[in-house]
Amino acid sequence: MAKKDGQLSGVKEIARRANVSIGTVDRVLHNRAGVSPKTRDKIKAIIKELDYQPNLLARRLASKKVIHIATLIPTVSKDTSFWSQPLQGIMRAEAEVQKYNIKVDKYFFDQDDKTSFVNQTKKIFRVKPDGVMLSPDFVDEATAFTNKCSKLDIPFVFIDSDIEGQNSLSYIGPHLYDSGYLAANLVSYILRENESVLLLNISQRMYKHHHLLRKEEGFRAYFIDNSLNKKITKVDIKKSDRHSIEKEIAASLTKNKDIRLIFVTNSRVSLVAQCLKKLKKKLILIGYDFIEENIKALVDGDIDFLICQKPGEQAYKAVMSLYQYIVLNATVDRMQFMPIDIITRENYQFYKN
Amino acid sequence: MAKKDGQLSGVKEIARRANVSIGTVDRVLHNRAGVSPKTRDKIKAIIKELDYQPNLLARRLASKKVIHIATLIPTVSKDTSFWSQPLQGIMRAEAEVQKYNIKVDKYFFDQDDKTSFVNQTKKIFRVKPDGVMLSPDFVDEATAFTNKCSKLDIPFVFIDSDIEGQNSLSYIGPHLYDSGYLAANLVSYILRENESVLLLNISQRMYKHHHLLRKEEGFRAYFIDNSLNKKITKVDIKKSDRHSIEKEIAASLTKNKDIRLIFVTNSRVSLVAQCLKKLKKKLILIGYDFIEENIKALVDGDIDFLICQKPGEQAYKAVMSLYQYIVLNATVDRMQFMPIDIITRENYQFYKN
DNA sequence: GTTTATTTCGTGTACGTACACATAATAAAC
DNA sequence: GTTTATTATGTGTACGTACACGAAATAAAC
Repeated sequence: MAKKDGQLSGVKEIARRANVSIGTVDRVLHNRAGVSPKTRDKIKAIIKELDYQPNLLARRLASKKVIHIATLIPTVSKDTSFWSQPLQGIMRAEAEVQKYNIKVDKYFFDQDDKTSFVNQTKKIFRVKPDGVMLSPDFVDEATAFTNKCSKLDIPFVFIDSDIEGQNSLSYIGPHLYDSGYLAANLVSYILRENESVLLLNISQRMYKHHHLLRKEEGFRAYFIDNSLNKKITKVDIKKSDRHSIEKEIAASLTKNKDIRLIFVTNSRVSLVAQCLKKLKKKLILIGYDFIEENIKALVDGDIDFLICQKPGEQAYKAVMSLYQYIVLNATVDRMQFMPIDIITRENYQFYKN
Repeated sequence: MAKKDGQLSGVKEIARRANVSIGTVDRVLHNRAGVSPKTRDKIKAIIKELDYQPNLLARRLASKKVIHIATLIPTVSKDTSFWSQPLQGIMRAEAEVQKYNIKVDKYFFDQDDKTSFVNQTKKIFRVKPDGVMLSPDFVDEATAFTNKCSKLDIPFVFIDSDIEGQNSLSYIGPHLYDSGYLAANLVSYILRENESVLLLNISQRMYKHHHLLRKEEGFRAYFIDNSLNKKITKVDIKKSDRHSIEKEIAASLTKNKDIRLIFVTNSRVSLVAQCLKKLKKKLILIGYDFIEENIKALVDGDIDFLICQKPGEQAYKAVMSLYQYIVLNATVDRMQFMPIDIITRENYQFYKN
C-alpha cells in the first residue's frame, strides 16, 4: 500500500484522464502553441480538478534553460573594503547553486557615481534575469528599477539597506535602528555621568545619510527610552579624506572637553582611529563593520568596539533565498535581520563573517 | 559554449576517470558492499579531487525511499484549543512536501501525562525517522529523547519552547522573554502612576512554569530597564478550573485595591475573563494566543490585548526546515523567532495565523 | 479527387541519480 | 584441471518533467 496503484503521478495522470499524450499536457502547461482549443480546455479543466502541482525537482532537473540571478553591489572601493565580503558571499552561493543550472551574473556600480548605478540596472533589465539581488544605494533609482521588475514579475531582494513599500521578496540585512540602539547601550555602560559622546556621520554621499540617520535615531532613542540625559555632539563630515576628518574632530574636541567616546556610524571608523592617533588623543572608539582596516585598528587598540552584521552572510542568504523562491517556490521571510554582533580585540579571531 | 563538452557531470565523470561504471561509483558513494578495496580507494580519491557534490534534486527524484518526518505535539485538549493551529500548519507543510516522497508522521501526547509523552518518543525512536519536530513540553524527557536522536544523527527541531544546549537543528517559536517585555511595554502605556498589575501564571503543570517564567522575567525586566517602579502582584495558580481561579483572583483584588490590569502569561486568559465577569470587575486584561475562546472574549470586550506568535506558522516552518535540511541540505537558522503580534478587537479579523 | 501546407498530437531521449538484476572476474573446493 | 561459491562490476530501467522531432490528422489549394 505504499503507492496507490491506479494513481499515476502528475503529468501522466492528467494525460491518461484526457486521453492524450504527456506531450500535449506539457504544451498546455507551458502555454505553448499547437494544441486545439477543445483539448486545451479539457486538459486545463483536469489540471484544475486535480490541483496539479508540478514536481519542481523534476522540472529543474529536466529543464535545460538556465536560470539567471543578477546581483548588483558596489565595487570594492579604495574608501572601504566592505563590499568584498558580500561578494564572497555571492560566490559561495554561486558555487552551491550552479549545479542546478543556475547562473549568477554579478554587476557592480561605483558608489560615487549615480550614473553607473543606473547604467547597470539598465543592463540587468535588458537581459531580464529570473531574479535580482541588489544593494539599493541610490534610493530613487533603485525604486524605479524595482518597479520595473515588479511589472515583469521578476523577484528582487534588497541587502544591506531596505526600501520600504517596494514589494521586495525580502530584505536581508541589518536592523539599522536596533544596531544604533545597541551601540548606545554599550555607551551607557562605559561613560560616566559627566562625560559625553561625539557622533560622527562620515559620508561624501548625501543619499547615504538616510541609512546613517536610522542608526542615529536608534542611538538617541536608547537614551530617551531610559531617561538618560546624555549630551550627544553630532558632526556630519561630507569628505572622507583624513585631513578633513582630523580638522573636524579636533574642532569638536576642543569645543567639548567632556567628550570621551566617539561613535562612528559606519565603516570609516578606522580613519577616525588614525586621526586620533595623530592628534594624540586616547578616546573610546566605537564603529561599524568587520573589515581589514578596522580589524587592524582593533588589534592595535585604537578601536574598542566594532558592530558587525555578517555582510557575507547577507549576500549569501539573498542569493539562496532567490534560488529557493524561484526554483522551489519556497516561501521567503519578508524581513531577514542579521544578528547584531559586537567585536572586540578579544573575540575578533572567532568571528565568522 | 553553454556547457563544456568534455565535462560530464557528476557520477558519470567520476566513472569515466576511474574506468568503472556508474554503478560502481554509486556503490562507493553509498558505502555499499561489493567493490574491491583498490577501486574503492581510487574512486574515493577522485570524488575528493573533484569535490563532487551530488545533485540533490536528481537524488530525491530517483530515490524510492520515502523520507519520514515525525511530529510530536500535544493533542488538542479541552483546556485549550491552542494546538489545533500547529496541527494545521503541519498539514499544510505535509501537502507541500508529499509530492517529493516525504511522509509526515504525526504523533500526539497528553499534556497532562508525562508517560504518554515518553511513550510517543519511544514509538518515534523505534521507526527511526529522518527528522523530528517536537514541542518539548517535558524538558527532561525531551532532552533524553533528543540526545538519542543526536547519536543517530537524526535532526530535530523544537517548536513553541526551546531547550538550550541540545544541538537542535533549529528552534522555531516565540521569543518568550521579549514577548513578556513587550507586554510590559503595553502595560506601561496603560497604567497610571498609582495603579498596579496582577500577574497570573495559570498552569496545572509545574514543568510548564519554566516557560511562563521566561515571560515573567521579560515582563519584569522592562520595568527595571526603564526604572519604572511598578508594583507587580504575582499569583501562581496550579489549577485550571474556573472556581479556583476565581477564588484566587478575588483574594488578590481585595488585598490589592490598586490593581487595574491583569497579565496572564498563557492562553488561559479567557478563563480569567469569565471570572472577572462573574466577579463583576472591569479590569484591563492582557493574555496570550489567538484561539477561539480568547477571540470570543476579545470581541466581547472582556479581553483587551492578545499577544500571539503564529503557532500554525511555527509548525509549518518547522516541517519545511526539516525538509530543506534533509532533502536539499540547506542551512537552517538556529533560531527562528516568530514576530510578536498584538491583537485587539480592532485588528483580529485581519490576523493570519 | 490528389497534393500540399498546416495544425495537432505522440514518441523518444535527456536530466543526474538510485537500485535491481545480469554478467564477469576471482577465489574456493574438489 | 572443472565446478561451484563468492565477490566485483556493468547494464537497464525508473523517477517526473522538458523538449526536439516525427507522425497523424486536418485544412487549404488545385
